[in-house]
Amino acid sequence: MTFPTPDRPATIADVARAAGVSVPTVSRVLTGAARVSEERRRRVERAIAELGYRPSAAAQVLASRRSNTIAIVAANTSRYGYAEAIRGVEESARAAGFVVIIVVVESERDDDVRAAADAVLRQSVAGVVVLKFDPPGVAALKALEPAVPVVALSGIPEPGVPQAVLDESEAAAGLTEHLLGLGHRTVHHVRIPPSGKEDGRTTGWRSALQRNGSPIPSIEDVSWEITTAYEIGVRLARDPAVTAIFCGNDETAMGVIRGIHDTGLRVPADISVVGFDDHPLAAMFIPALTTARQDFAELGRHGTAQLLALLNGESPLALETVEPPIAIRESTAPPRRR
Amino acid sequence: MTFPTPDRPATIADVARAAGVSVPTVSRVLTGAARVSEERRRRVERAIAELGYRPSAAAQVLASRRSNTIAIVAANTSRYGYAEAIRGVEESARAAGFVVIIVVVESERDDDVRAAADAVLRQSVAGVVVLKFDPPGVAALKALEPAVPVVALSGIPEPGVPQAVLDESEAAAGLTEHLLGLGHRTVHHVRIPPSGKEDGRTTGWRSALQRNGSPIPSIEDVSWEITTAYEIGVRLARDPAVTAIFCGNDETAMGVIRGIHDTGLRVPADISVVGFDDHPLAAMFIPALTTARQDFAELGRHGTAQLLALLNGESPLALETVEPPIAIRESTAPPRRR
DNA sequence: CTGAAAGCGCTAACAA
DNA sequence: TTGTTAGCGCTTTCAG
Repeated sequence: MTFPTPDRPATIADVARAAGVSVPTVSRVLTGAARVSEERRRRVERAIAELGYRPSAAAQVLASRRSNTIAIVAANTSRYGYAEAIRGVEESARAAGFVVIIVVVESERDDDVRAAADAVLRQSVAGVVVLKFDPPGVAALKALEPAVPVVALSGIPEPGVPQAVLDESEAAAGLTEHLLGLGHRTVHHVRIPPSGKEDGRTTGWRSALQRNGSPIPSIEDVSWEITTAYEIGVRLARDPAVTAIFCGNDETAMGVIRGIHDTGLRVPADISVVGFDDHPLAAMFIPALTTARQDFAELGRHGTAQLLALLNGESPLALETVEPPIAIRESTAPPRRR
Repeated sequence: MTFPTPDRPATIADVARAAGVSVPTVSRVLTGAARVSEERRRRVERAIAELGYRPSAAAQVLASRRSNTIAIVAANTSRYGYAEAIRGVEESARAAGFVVIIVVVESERDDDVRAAADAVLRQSVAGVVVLKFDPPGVAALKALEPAVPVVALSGIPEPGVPQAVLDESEAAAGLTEHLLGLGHRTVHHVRIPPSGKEDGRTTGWRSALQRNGSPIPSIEDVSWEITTAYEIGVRLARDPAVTAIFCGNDETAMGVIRGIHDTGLRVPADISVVGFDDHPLAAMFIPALTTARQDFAELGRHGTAQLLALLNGESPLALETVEPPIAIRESTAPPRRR
């Protein structure tokens, strides 16, 4: 007869022994799968508390073929939208009793995608939430798709996959129209790395321009490196045709504004700039950014809810697309002759 | 005889059967624990590839009593320093073949701390990295301490616990001295939520003031909510005695500056402000922030290295305390009479 | 309501 | 080098 020692965590057998019941009985009070007499339940609970027993998740997964782990698959974990979405998923997953593992897809290269999919699949997760914000996310989604319950978090609706989406194109169009309404002849666009051929932000911008009959300037692409935004700001400031700029996100907008600023021009007096996301610092920036609020954490929560519904075999929740409200602040104004 | 079906992932037994070898032989090629003849190894590898077999992590943990999971315990996942540290840990853990679970400690309340510790312990992780940046982190560290290998990530050295530390007090003192050197009589301090009684940033600020014989103003405390920083900025701007402010981080500095700005005063002409961390946006802000660079991702990487050394029974790595370099930019200048 | 028996997918001795 | 035999800690039949 062995006893739990500091080196050997208590097992279910230890608990059963201490409570004077059989192992399955302990299991029953643990899982609540079947009724246990009031008295034995009490004895078991006392033994659990005394021994500081914690069921082994690995053993439970193996025996029950059920998992309480959710994987978050993402190309990035620290950038604003990503981090917020992860926070939303984690919060709601934890509230539902799940543990979260985080799996990063480095790139859309086949080996990276496969490595991520392997990691997820080996962990026997209950389901996965993928941040389909970029090409690696899209690729990971494909690699995971049939093998495990998946929901995608995305900025652009797409049929087929269960998903939660934050509709970006409406807000992007709204922001563009705001600029046009101010009297700008057209609006230039600084695009952040997109999820596919094109994301909702760019799409909304273009369609607003088209509806308005405005010329469609060529797109400037930035990387996630903020200095690229800065350089584009400098470059655009030197082009007298540029009076209004729609940036793919707020960080980019700040970089662009700083670039314009270092060129001697002023925002919004000389050039208007809008961002996207309503980053916490957007309202603190000088000038405060006109932008569109994106609630990534809510997106994450919604995605988790979607996944849990899927796991329970419930009909997927209505694809609730939230339209982000626009915040008009200081970085936009009517154009002026230069 | 059963076959793997789409619903039943291939098991090691399936592989053994397909390769015409015993189960342990497959296990041997998987773990590399023992030599396998060239020919059988090849057969096994082919079978693995054909069946798309992936070993079950849960079964491996159970049987081997070894885990390839590392837990990150943190009070927050999305704020700048936290997110970057998590990124660093994840990157290096993944590079070493580990999977990362993320466990959030909501608060320092006993139930939250216990919930987090339970989650970690049930998952049979190989080890854990805790972000000891705040009271919940400190509490979690205590709760985990003897039961599992732990390393702490911290801004202030502390004996006893294996840890990686980013020494903040030196840089904080340096920043304060920079302000004093500019001619300011003293430096006010806006403190972010600290990890204990006091963090390295505050300590460094105070000791620089003391060394210089400057008066030590009372401290202003902000929450993580940026608007509190804004309000403090407004309030400090109205106090003519305030000519220089040391903020606990860059976001706070931006909020404070914005508050000062809305009051009609200018930074740095009327008041100098320094931040801390060198947030990616610090250099883009107008005025660009004078601040101290903190490499949180590197801290995370270092913590993982520390943990892996611990797991391998190696002597803990030298407690390498990185002193963050100071970046002097636009938000600081000599005082002027007001 | 309860316990005995079997087994989840894998690794760890142990012989051969 | 290889296979056989035992479990790892838990849940799940299945009797009773």
